[in-house]
Formats: sequence, structure tokens, C-alpha cells
Amino acid sequence: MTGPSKRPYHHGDLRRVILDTAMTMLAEPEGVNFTLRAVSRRAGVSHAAPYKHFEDKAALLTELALVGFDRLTATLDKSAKEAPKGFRSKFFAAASAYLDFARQNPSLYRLMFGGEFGTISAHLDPRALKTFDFAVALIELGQRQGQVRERPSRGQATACWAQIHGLTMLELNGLLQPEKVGDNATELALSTLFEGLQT
Amino acid sequence: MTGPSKRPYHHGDLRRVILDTAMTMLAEPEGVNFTLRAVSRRAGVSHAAPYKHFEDKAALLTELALVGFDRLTATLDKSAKEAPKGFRSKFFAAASAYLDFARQNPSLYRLMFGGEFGTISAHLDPRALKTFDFAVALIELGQRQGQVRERPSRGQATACWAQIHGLTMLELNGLLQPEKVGDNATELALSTLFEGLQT
DNA sequence: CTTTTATGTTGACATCGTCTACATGAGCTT
DNA sequence: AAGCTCATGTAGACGATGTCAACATAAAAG
Repeated sequence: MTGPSKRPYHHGDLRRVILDTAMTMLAEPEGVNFTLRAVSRRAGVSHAAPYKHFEDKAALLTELALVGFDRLTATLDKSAKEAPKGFRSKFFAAASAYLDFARQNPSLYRLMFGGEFGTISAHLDPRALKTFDFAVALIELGQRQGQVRERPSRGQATACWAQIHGLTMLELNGLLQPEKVGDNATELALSTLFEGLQT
Repeated sequence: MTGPSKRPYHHGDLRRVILDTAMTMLAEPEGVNFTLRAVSRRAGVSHAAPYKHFEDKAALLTELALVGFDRLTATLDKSAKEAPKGFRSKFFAAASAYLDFARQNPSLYRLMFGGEFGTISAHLDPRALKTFDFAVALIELGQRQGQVRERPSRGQATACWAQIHGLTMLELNGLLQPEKVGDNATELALSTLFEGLQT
């Protein structure tokens, strides 16, 4: 299903190869500080080849961030599908899936939300906003089930996203260790918000 | 009170001058992508001079981040002092001060929490943890006033920090515009958490 | 078959972070 | 006061990077 859709020119899908290579290097220790030239080398093309597919390095990073949003949204959708149908289960399943995604892709997650790589524009992209749409849908489900207050769903979804995003950042930065914040700080923080949502 | 405390050597306080210059450049459009050599130029010293005071660029950035935490903590302390003595007032005053700090120093704030500049170590520094201590103290005040549940204060402080940090990131990334999240999303998100804290 | 044009390569340029060798002068030792 | 020492600052170099312009090539359009 992921085969060469067109194989249009000389190399064949170089854009995809560059994207994949860059995504791989993003996951390596060096993180976002990989080099365009190193991507080219690993992809087996000349150092200027990427410029035929991306305006500059920032554009490549922006596309990577958008792919990240695609994957995050897919992960959340999957978690919602697999969880029991109650709002509470889906809420905590989604939070857990979100955190796991960030833990498994820390550099990608930071790139998505960092904003210091010319990536700011990515957040206004529909692909990024789909993640927010997921949160809105979840809240509205809770409202239909009578478990969430009848306040504006987008405002409450903002509260959810802010909470899980904040927790994620603290986790990625190593601040959620038990000796700093106590045991089960993550669960407690999520529960606190959950109770604020409840009717 | 800010005069030359020692003026120890050739230049006199070059370390401080470099730090101030870098902090200024961090606030300019280029943000964190300023150049060490540009800092040297603006400070009027040779391009290698900073290396007598900072191991490398990452060390400079780390120190900037720590200064940021110092300032943030000072801002929060001030807000708590000036607000009425009730927990609710201090909670929302602190949240507002936190958001304002980030709005006025977006690049600095991102540097403090970005983690992709060799800055991760900064979060374990006592100067950074003081910000967390503020949140813990605030929660414990609320508990003494009988307004916050008798759960572990550090866990609830984590919830608060995560929430305000998440909101801040969303705000800095331009996601909190009314047409995206509805009116008063920030206030609603804070209120939701606040109610989760309440007894 | 020829022309066009998207794709890839080569080589160059300015700039960067960092290192090494060297210069300078403040402050301690005598 | 004279000299020494070492922290501080400078000059120059190195390899590497992002990006651009000139050129090469082959797929697609005619």
C-alpha cells in the first residue's frame, strides 16, 4: 500500500526518500540538529538535491512537523477506537496514547511544538488542527454522555490539550520524576483536570 | 546597585556583557538563531572571546535559560505579593503573570522549555526548580485556606504548571485565537483546572 | 524526433563554531 | 618596586554548513 505511487523522474520519489531519511535522523541522538548535507549523503544524492524538493531546511522541518501531526492524530484516533465506549475510558486512553507518542518521538514532538525552526506556520495548517479537532470531538462525546459540562466544547478541548501538552513537555524535560513531583503526578494532574470537566 | 561589582580584568565584566548582549539578541526577530560571532561583534570583542567565559554556545544558551527561570520566578513572586490574599486571586494573578512573561519574552520562554539546544540540563537546576516550588507553595496556601483538596501538593502543582505551560505554548504558537478555540478559551481552561483543584 | 522542463550534480561563496598559538596586563610574590 | 603567573583577550586557521548559480540529463510534451 505504500509502494511507489508514481516514480516520476530520475531518482524516483526522491522527495519521499529525503523526508524518510530526515525523519529517521530526527530520531537519532543529534535530534533536530541534523544536517541537510548529511541527509543528502545518507540518501545517496548530491548535497544540493534536496533544494529541488524543499525551498530550504525550514521547509523540510515544517513538512516533518506536519507528518508528525498526521501520525499523532492517527494514534489518537486509534486509541479512541480501541478504548471502551465510555468518555472516561476514551479520555484517559487518549492521554496515555498522546504521552506515549511523545515519549517514542521526543525530537519530533519538540519540533512540532518548538516554533523556533520556522515551524510556527505549521500550527495553522489543517493537518495540525485535526489534532485539536480530535479533542473537541472527545469533549462533545462526553457532553452527549452527560459527563462533561455544557460549556463551549472548544474551550474545554483547549483545556485538555493544554494540560496534556504541558504534562508531555514536563515529562520530556525530565521534570516528572517521582522525587521531584511525587508519585503518580501525571495521573493526579489528569484526574484534576478530568474532575474540572465533570458535571 | 547594579554597578561593576569587581571589574576584574582586561575588559571588565565581559561575561556579563556577553550574557546581556545575547539576551538582547534573543529578543530580536532572529530569536535563538543568533550567532556567537554576532554577539562578539556587538559586544566589541573578538570572535573567540566568549570561549573564555562559556564552554560553547550551548553553555551560553543554558545560562540564558537559567536567567529566564530567575526572572520568571521573580515575576511570579511579585504577582503573588501584589494580589489580594485569597487563593483564588493569587492563582489567577500568577497565571496571568506567567502568560504575560511568555508573551513578552517568547524566544526566551521557548529556549527555557525547548530542550533542543543542550538546555535540557537546565531543568534539573535549582534555579529552574524554584519556579515549581512557587506552584507548590501556592497550592499549599490554597489547602491552608481550605480551598484546595488535601491531595499531594506537588502533584496538584504539577497539574497547575502543566496547564499554564500548555496554554502558554498554544498561545505562543498562535493557536489560541478566538476563531480557532472560541472566546475566552484561556479563562475557561484555567477555570476548568481551578474547579478540579477545589474541595 | 525535437523541444521543453523537471530533476539531479558540481563547484563556489560567505559564514559559522571551535581550536591553537600568541599577546596583554592585573595582581600576587618577593 | 620588579618580576612572574595566569586569567583574559586576539588573530588566524580548519572543516563544515546552508544556499546559490551554472551545468547535465532524461522524462514528457509536441
